[in-house]
Amino acid sequence: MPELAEVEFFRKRWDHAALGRRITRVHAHDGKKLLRGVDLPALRRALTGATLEASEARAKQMLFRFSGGAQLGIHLGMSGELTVAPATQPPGKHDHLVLFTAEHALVFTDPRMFGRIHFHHGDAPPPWWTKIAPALDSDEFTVEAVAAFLRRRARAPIKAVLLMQERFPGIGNWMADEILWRAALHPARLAGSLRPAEVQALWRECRGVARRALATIAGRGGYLPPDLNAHIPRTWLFWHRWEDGGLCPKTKRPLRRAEIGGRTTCWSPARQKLR
DNA sequence: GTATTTGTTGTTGC
DNA sequence: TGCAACAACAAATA
Repeated sequence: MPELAEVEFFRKRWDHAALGRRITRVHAHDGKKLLRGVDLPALRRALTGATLEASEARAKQMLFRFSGGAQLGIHLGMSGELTVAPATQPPGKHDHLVLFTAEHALVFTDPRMFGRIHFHHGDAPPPWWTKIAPALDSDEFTVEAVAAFLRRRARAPIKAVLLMQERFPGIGNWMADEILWRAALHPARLAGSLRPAEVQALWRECRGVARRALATIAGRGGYLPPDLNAHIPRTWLFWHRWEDGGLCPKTKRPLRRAEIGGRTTCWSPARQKLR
């Protein structure tokens, strides 16, 4: 499920429950998959008794920093979520990592196990964190950088290119469809075929969708929406892309679905032309 | 039983 | 070489 804004939502959920709180116990049931490459005994030693001091989300990843220099990285994969439960609640079948405070259980749950946990002990931020591409709302995410990337990926459909994290960090399947729909670009257009004005529109909508998604899904300041989708407007493609017989919120004409770039894609043929 | 899934990575082949 | 396409990973749901 989680893309840019959902990841920020989950980060805030743990943060609100546990910032400044001490970890009393760590539960991890190692499937070797999510924790591959992690020194589990070292993770337990470092986190038990440590205090959550800060957290940050970048693209689809989160970093939680603890006193003593422990740094916990989480990628939610396709089906991962972070939840907060009473400390008395026993871990469920798919709860791969649970951090307990005095009141709460901070749960990383992931049925499909495409997620990933990273652990690093030390002052410097680890490579798996620093190598994440510049954020969509940063000064480094320029229209020139996007244009150059599209030239390099000229023969791939633009839908597939938007999913490449090395240039579009945090964009996933629904955000990509939302961006292309707003920019009025057909998802099967080859990246190299976009005219400068179309590249400009794409770049602008990348920033616009990222900004609006963060504000509506992850809330502002101390406010966290009750559910991920609680405040997403009905005017977004988001709500209609899975509906059979769904209509484009802008043109009121039927939407279409097909596999493009290896992923199910929804677009509005009346608005997004192949040409 | 079949097909689907908001992600990433390794392999294959052009 | 660089890049594009695709299978694989695993489990729930329709």
